Amino acid sequence: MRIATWNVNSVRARLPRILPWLSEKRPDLVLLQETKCLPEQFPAEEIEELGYNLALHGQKTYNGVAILSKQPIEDVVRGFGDEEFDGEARVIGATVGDVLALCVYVVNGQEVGAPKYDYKLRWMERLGTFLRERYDMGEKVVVAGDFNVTFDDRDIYDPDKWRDRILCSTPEREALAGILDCGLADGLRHFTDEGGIYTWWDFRTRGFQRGNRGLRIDHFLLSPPALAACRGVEVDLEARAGDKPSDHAPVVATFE
DNA sequence: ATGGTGGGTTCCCCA
Repeated sequence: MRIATWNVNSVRARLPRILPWLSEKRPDLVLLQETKCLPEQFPAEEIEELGYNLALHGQKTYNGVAILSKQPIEDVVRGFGDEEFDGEARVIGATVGDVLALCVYVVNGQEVGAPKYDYKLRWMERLGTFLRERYDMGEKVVVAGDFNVTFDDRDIYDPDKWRDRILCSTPEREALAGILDCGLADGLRHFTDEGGIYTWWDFRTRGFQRGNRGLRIDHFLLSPPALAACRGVEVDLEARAGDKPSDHAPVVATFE
């Protein structure tokens, strides 16, 4: 089984890249972030024609998450069930086979010290609480998405430049570690200690084209049974190249 | 190069 996470930066704008990618790669389960549309605006028919079932959680203009699955999708959950946070469509979860999947789009935070930064830290704390309260880590739990945080300096092309900046600050990293505290592991780091593996490259600085100037902020967090079944986590760099890409590459985890 | 590009919306916000 292969599970992918991909921040597509608008599912409608990205459809010419998403459809061929689904046809070619045929992932079993796909977790999308930043769909940026209401459920009724989602290009459902085109994706269903490729053999996927859908579960959607969207809003106008911003955010939006979705689950695409070859297998039936059961027990769909949208949001934390906490009105303080659920005005934004950032979380959708479901059961697919024996996998409990949660698709997350963590708050970006704008810049360190901004009001949105404080909101980001509180949002991440709430995600940790949600996971502790609602998930049995003895099951195959896969929490994946755009976390908008690097784990450490191996995840940054230029750590000195990014030191203490948004996506890289110590409080954000501590908040991310707090999410893992319930028993999840960084899937990619189970397989490699190498740096230089990135999932996002800034459009504005043309970081992808100008020498792989990226950050790793899209992650697979795995419970012990999910980690035991995982055979690899890889970034699909081809999907970040070419015409009209998202600023994020898909990350694909393979399971036995 | 404290800018830039890209997506959605509306005369600007967000990333």
